[in-house]
Amino acid sequence: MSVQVEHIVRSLRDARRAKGLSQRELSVSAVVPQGHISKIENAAVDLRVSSLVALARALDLELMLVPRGAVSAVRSISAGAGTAATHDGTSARRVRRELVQLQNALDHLPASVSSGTELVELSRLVRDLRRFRPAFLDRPTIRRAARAVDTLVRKPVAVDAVRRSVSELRRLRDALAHGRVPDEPASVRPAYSLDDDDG
Amino acid sequence: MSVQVEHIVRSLRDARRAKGLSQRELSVSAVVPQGHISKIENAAVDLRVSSLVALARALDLELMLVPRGAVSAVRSISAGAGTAATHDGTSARRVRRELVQLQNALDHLPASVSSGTELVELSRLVRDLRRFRPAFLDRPTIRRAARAVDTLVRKPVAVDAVRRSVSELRRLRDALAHGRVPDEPASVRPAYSLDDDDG
DNA sequence: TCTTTAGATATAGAATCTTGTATCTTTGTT
DNA sequence: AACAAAGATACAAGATTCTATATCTAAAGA
Repeated sequence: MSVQVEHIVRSLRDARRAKGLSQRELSVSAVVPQGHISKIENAAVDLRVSSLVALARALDLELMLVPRGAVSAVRSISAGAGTAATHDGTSARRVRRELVQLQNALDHLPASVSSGTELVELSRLVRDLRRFRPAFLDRPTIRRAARAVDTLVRKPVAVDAVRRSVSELRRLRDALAHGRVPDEPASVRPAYSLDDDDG
Repeated sequence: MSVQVEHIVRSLRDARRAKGLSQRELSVSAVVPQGHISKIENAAVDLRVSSLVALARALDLELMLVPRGAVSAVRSISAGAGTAATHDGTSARRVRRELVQLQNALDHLPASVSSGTELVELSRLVRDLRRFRPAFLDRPTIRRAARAVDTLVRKPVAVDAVRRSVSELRRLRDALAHGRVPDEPASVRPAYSLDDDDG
């Protein structure tokens, strides 16, 4: 496999990890089987452009041809854009606000909700995440968590979504804490909402 | 075929044309059969990434994944790089000088060379081309023409190369006159020199 | 320790690309 | 009109992807 192909494939995998997506999750939003994603990430196949584009799309990336003379410039732009471009100023503020609201909700849970370990963990995660620049945070993930909690308040049995969000947030936090600042942070936008709730 | 794929393929074809390469010429430097290039350019196939990379390389392009938020920035950079980045200031000056030298050579041909129609045409093309910014001109093309003339002076039978250069220059001029300023101009660097001469 | 999750592998089959070789159609030039 | 070059098509054969479906290992969590 040519060096260039490997490079492309590597940034694909990095982008996926930066978003805290598992191969299986990506496989549903990109409509590409998990097994195949694995092979692709291990450079075991010379994938077709349509597959590459499908994966890229699902990761909010675009495949482009750039003149050799411009690649370094593009690289630096991309690096910057990775953190700031996807979230502009207002959007970053919004994310932070949502995070604060989530923490408030957690701090003022009605007595009807048994404060299970999930919620404790969740609180800690939210606290942890607030230490990162909002630009790094994935909004949909935050929102999902907020909704999960909201749903839990109304329907105390709905603990599944909360649990899911916990692990989701944990992955996000770990990715960030791991120093592994996303090559392309931005928002995850799964083609199908998972199952906790909807728009 | 997805829109993105079509876009990629289109810029591939534009890049090829901007360099005045025929599918057959590209096919030798990229090591991809002409028939296949045709199918690719017509979006008749979902080519493999390795093929795409091979073609891109031969055209001095690099395949990159860029964050959605950065694509417009990248686009403008690429556009600029397309025209100016490949030729820096000095290189542009050199190109212009070569063009002038070529014109001089044409104006002072020894009597031994019968002033065939090719040479007349060539003179006119050179004159035409000098009206464009050097940054737009493809250096190797100019050099090939200059060498062809040089060879002709020494060996009056070598008119083939001149003829080839005439059509090459004509294509370049037409491309520029057509308003079709190359998306990625830059230098052609065929893997194998064609046949007129060598370094 | 039991369970879950992520990721690597395996297999069989259908779908498609890629190549080599040629031909055909345009288009432009003489 | 004849000729040459560029690009579109054709066809058969061989190679590989891609999918569907499972299984397996390792790692993380309960």
